[in-house]
Amino acid sequence: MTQPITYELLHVDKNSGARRGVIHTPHGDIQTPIFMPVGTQATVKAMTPDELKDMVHAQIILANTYHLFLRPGHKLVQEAGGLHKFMNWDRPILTDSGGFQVFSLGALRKITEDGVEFRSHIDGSRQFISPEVSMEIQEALGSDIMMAFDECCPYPSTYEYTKKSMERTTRWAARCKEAHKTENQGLFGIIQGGFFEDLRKISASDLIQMDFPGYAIGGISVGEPKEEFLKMLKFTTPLMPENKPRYLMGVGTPDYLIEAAISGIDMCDCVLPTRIARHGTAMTSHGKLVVRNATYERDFTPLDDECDCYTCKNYTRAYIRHLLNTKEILGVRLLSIHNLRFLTKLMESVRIEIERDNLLNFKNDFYKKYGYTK
RNA sequence: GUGGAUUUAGCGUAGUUGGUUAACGCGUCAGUUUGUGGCACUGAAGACCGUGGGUUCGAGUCCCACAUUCCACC
Repeated sequence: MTQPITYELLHVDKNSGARRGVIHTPHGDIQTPIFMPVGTQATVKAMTPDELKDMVHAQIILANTYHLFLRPGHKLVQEAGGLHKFMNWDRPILTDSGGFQVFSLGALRKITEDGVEFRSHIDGSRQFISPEVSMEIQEALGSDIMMAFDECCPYPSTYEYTKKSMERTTRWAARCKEAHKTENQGLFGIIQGGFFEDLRKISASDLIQMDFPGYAIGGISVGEPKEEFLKMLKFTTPLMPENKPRYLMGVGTPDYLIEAAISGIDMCDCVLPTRIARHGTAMTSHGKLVVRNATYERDFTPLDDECDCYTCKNYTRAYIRHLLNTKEILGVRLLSIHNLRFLTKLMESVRIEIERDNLLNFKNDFYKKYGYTK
């Protein structure tokens, strides 16, 4: 069968090694490297699809298997005509497998070889997701890119636990591939192995043998120090096939995104921009800005003087602070627009700089302005 | 005018038979947030307890006077 998801390499930055490419999907092309906004429950919180397209310039968004499985249920979404139609989004969608919830639900779940038993965080009911169930859900949702059902280990974890978990994740990946039947969806494998290089190597090579149309790095950016993150990132990315998309899961601070691109990553996603927006913080080219702080009470300038987004073109810090303090919905919306646009614009710059073989210089300038020390 | 009640942080309140640094919510101020379980979490500042006097080793707490606001009656 022809692959629904393919990767086309356009240019490699001669100095950094970063990749500029295109991912072809059933719902259109994705220019890479890319940042993908997260829409867990079939909505990027507070954003309409039109806003995501026109203001944020989002090319692809994420949705989550576990959440949509619980509510409203994948069958209902299927009945609605699939996720794209249900949520009125006609560009690519990537669904996470529920694997991250194996990690984040902590005490509310039990892992066995067969799969994971969850306690629903909504009503406490017993739920079960296995590789097969995850594939069934994601097929019903109809995403363009499906993720294999994996376990994301906490940081830190012992070598023994990480090894067992990684080997199980590999077996689960084989089961996902076996269970996956649709021809208009691409299934990505997820490399695990925690913070152990030999385990990462085994995970990568075992998964590559299974010939997925794309690969992700899971299990990093889970609370470890930045040096550990960079070390694992720079070790793992070169193990991934050059002719397929490379996805780093869960990364969303500007420095991590730039580092990811430099190491050869094509896709990243993160809840950070939308979450901190709801909590009153903006990302700007001069660093993080907590808009609700009193300093901005009478600050009638935009969030970021270098930003071209709808929020920055039309509203001031003082006004947004006022909206946040009065808990007006618009405050969160304006901040979400800005933060998402900040990251998609950052990645636009990254793509341009790769074409100019200039990403390393860009990084240095960006870091200096943002206030990063290294 | 008479009787009753009220007064504790910016606001709303708790504070037992008198016993260390007077508590809580909201607000204020600040920090956290990385394939979204909970949409928030963590911390800080802020009070001569209406005023004055008294009892007591010790008073937000008991007594007296005055003031305040509210309610009822005239």
